[in-house]
Formats: sequence, structure tokens, C-alpha cells
Amino acid sequence: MTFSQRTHLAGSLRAEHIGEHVVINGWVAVSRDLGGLLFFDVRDRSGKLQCVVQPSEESMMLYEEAKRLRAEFVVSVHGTVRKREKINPKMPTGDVEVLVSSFDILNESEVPPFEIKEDVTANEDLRLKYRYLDLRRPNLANNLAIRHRITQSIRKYFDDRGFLEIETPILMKATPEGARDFLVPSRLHKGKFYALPQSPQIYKQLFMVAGLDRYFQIAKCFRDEDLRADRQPEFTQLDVEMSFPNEEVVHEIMEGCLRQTWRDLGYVLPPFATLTYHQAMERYGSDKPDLRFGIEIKTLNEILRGKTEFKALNEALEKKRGVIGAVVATGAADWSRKQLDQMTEHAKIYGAGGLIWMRVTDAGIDSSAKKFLTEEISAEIAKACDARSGDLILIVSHQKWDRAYTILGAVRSELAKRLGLLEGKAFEFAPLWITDMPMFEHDEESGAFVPMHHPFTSPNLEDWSHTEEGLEHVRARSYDIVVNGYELGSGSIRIHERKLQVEVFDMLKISKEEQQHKFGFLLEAFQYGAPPHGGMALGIDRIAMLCCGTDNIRDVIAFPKTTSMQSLMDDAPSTVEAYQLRDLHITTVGS
RNA sequence: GGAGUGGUAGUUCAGUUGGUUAGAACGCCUGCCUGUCACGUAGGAGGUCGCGGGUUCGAGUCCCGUCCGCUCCGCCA
Repeated sequence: MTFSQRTHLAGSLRAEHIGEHVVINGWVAVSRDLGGLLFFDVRDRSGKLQCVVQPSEESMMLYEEAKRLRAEFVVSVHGTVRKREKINPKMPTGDVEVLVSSFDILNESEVPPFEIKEDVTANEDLRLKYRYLDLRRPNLANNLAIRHRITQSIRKYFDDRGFLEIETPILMKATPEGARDFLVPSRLHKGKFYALPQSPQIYKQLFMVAGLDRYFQIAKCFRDEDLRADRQPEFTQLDVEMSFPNEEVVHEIMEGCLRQTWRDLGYVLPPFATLTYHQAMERYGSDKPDLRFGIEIKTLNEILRGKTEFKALNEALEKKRGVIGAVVATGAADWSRKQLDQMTEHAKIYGAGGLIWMRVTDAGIDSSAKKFLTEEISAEIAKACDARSGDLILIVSHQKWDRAYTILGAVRSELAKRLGLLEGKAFEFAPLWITDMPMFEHDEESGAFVPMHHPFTSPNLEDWSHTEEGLEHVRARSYDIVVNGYELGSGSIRIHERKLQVEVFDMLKISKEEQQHKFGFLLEAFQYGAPPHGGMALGIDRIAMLCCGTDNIRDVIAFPKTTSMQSLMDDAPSTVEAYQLRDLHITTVGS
């Protein structure tokens, strides 16, 4: 089939093009036959354009032919741009239309399974099955364009600063720490497996040993863990590492990168706040707090100690790490019993035993724990919380420090939602650094200490301890970037000395044999002049989510998986032929 | 691993206490219509109520199981 090359994109025509002869190639979005006068809109990636077939005696054939046009037919339209009789202010191209002189149907289309329009109503599973049609919608296509803009901006930023973009292997050694690996069986090595990278962490550290000095990569990473609205099994990271840095250098580079990316998209990224991990937990109940709204947690342990008969509260006070905390819902004293019950149910999802509410009014303080809290104590709590008449105080207690604050953080977020504190703030950004994470975390199940970040993170040497009791208080030289409640990424100054790395492995109860088997090559590399180094990794998908104003990671990925890790379009994962399994020395068990 | 929620026409949904032939809107098809842009208008076609079993004279509706979508807890160095 022959057809003319287009002269313009459909969405690009404006009044300045009036009088020009143009060729537009695209899809029929909709056709309106008024009986003798026929309009059809042509859509391409750039937008939509109205075309009109106005029959005259010599063009009746054209009109008859145009009646065949249906949605999603592919057409090549020749015509002349002219001013519309009635302009359409809702369309960017609404000042003009193309008077069609001829057109070719380049391909017909079945009736699509859902209408391809901006305000799509079809459910997501149907749209995922026909993803190529969903991507035809300008809003989704625009998300991918924004994502492209982000990666271009990042590449330019790091190139300008002497960073080399270097690819790392996708088939790598399995190091089953942290998340589950995706494994790839080896055909040539019976019974052995590669793993897909959870991150290029070890490779980029070896780049520093190699003297490559400054590295970055936009890298695909894989984790075989359960999905969420902001998590996919394969995702993309901006991975960065540099030699001879301190925390300030890394922070400056990464902040600059995000600021430039935001600017290139036409957004403003305000200055970063900084909170230590403990500050974030105790003030906002999260290690990734959303600072677009201000509700802060108040800890009430000292106010309530020895002042109440409430059993649940005293149980928290008796424990070394128990916490009683409160958040204030401004102006919510008039909430109904039902609303309060809903908040309680929400807190219980996160492990709360219950929720105490206090209504502060001119008439005094009404409380669900009236029996156990005297008027004086209630007043003192209200004062500590800065609660005024008309406010609602929600109190949570838990015997564990982090659980208590996590529940309070969840209540804080739910309040923001219910009080509408985030409305109209999709494109406001509140970035911050979270610093001084604990190096180790006590694991309830195993009773052992596990690394909170990863085992290559350098401890703060001021805190470094060789005793188990001391481990709890060792700070890591790590840092996270958080924006609007999303952890965009984390990084650290790494260990670059074999001796310290072995000490950390020992503390984590990784046996010498295991150290050698999993990380022997890294320990060996550290013996040959490894420079001090550090870096960071940021989630490109989450950056794109923020910049597209969506809270669903699937909106910024071309072909995403569902929450059960399937691709509805191509039906992956699927069974394979028996000979393929034989080649790989694999048999499947069970059914 | 667990919790919640949904699955009815091509699509989005409604469907009462279990009761005749399962409805609406949009889309689709056929006419009519020369300035529409959510065109209008007249008519028409279109259903394995996710799947399997059970209770019942009778199941879209009740029960059990199962599959799938979404959200969340756990998990995610």
C-alpha cells in the first residue's frame, strides 16, 4: 500500500497553519455524520484534530466513502487547514479543522473492547489485556513521554558531571539475602542457577575498586516479592556510585539530579528537609513520612505514667520500649461514633488493640476512656497535644516502640485523607532525607540481628560495637530520599575494608564458609586497594509516578504485571515444552 | 501466608425477601438529518449472571469450594 508521508502531527495544528495543505496519518477517534456533512476526529500521539467532509456536487463520492469510517480505522487524510465556523475551546486544535480533499483507509479495525478516550471507564484488567489499545490513549502515552523525559534529564545530568553509564550483568550470582531472587537455570552447568539482580550493588562497588570513580546506570532490577500499588517484580533504578565521597557530596549530587529533573518537567522541587530515622518515626510514625501536611505525633508516656488505671496503657508503660502516643484531628470533635469506629478499625489493621478518642469542646473533654482518665489528666493530654476546642485527639498505645509509631503514622495518614489535607496537592512536593538509620534490626522470629539496609553499609564508627547489646544502637551511614510518602530510594557510604566487612558479616551471624561462598570475590577485591566509596539508588518508576500525578505504578510502565505477577496481555508466566525442561535438567514436582 | 472488596450485555453498572421473559446508560448495527464536537433522531441486535458443586418446587440472589482483578497487613537486605 502506498500512502503519503504526513506533513504534521494531528495535535500540532493551530490557527497559524490556516490555508496550508496538509497530510495527517492517524486513527479515527470518532465520526459524526450529520447527513450530508460529516466530521471525524483523527488521533495520533500528539492529540486530536477535527476533519470535515463537506459534500459538493463533485465530492458526493467522498462523502459516501467517509460513511465507512469507524473508530480506530487507520487513515491518511489530505486536506486544507481552515478556520472553524465554531471554535471548540476544549480542544488544543479547536480553532481549526481540515477540509478533507481525499483520504485513504490504511487499515480497518474491529470494534475495540473498550472505548479509547481520555476519561476511560473500562476496568484495569481489561485495559491490561489490551494494553496496546490502552497505550493509544493520550494520557497513558503522555505518562511514557514524561518517563522518557525523566531518564533523558538524568542521563544528561550525570554525563555533565563525569559519571560513566556502565551496564552490569542481568545473569548474576545468586546471593539470597533480603528479597527472594528470580532464578535462571543453567543449561551448561547442571543443577546450577543464575539469579536476576535485585540491584547492581556489588558490581557498582567493584567499579569503584576498579578505579572507574563515578558510575551511574538506569538499571532493570528484579525482586520476587508480593506486589503493591507502588511495587512491580521488575522495576527500574537510577543506580549511582562514586569514589571518595562523604554523605554531603552524595546528597548534593542526588538533590541536584532531582531538582534538574523536576525543572525539566516544569515542576518545582523545594529544598530538602532532613530528619533522622528516630525523629521521623517519633514525629510522623513512618520512615517515609508525607510532609505535605503537618499532623505530628505527641508521645504521652511521661504524662500518663502512674496516672491511670487503664490496663492497656499501663502495659505499654511497663515495657522498656512501650509507647503511648496521640495525634490531633483539627476540627473533628463532631465526628460520629461510626467515623470513630472506622478509624479504630483502620488502626487495628496495623496491629492496634484499640483506639482511645477524646473530643475537646467548650463543654469539656469527652473521652472513650473517661473512666480511666481524670479530668486533670485529660486536660494535660489536650494541652500537650495543643488541642483546642473542636479538635479530636486519637490515642494509641503499644508495647513495642516501632509498632506504636507505625500505627500512629497510619492514623495520621488516614486523618489527612479524611480531612482532605491532600486535595489539590498532587503536584506539590515535599522532599526529605532520612538519615541515621539503625545499622541492625532485631528480628522477632529468629531472635537475631539483621541488617536494616544491606550488609555493605558502613556503620558509623563512633557507635561501632562488638557486643550484642551495643548493636542495637549502632547507626548506619545510610540515607533515604522520601517524597510525599514514597521512599524514592536509599543509599549509603559503603564498607571498603575487608576487616570491617568481615566484622559486620560476623555480627550478622553469617558463617565464614557462607561469607566465602557468597561474597568471597568482594572480600578479595577489598584487599587490592578499594577506595572509600558510596552512592545511592532511586526508583525511576516512583519518580515517574510522582511526576505523572498517579498513585499506581502500572500507569508509568508500558507492560506491567498484575498483583499476582501475571501479564494479562501475553499470559506470562506460562508452561514450557518438556524438551526445554530436559535441556535445563529441571523436573517439576507436585501439581 | 492473611484481611477486605469486586466479577451480571462489547463496556460501566442496577438487580428488593429466593419467584413470570435479567434491566439502564454508553458502545455496536440499520434508516433519517448540512456545523457537529458527549451531535440529534427513529428502530434493531446483543446474556453460559467468573467457574464447579450444594440447599430448594424454584438460585444472578443462600451455602461450600475454586479462579481472576484491585487495595491493604505480613513480606520487600
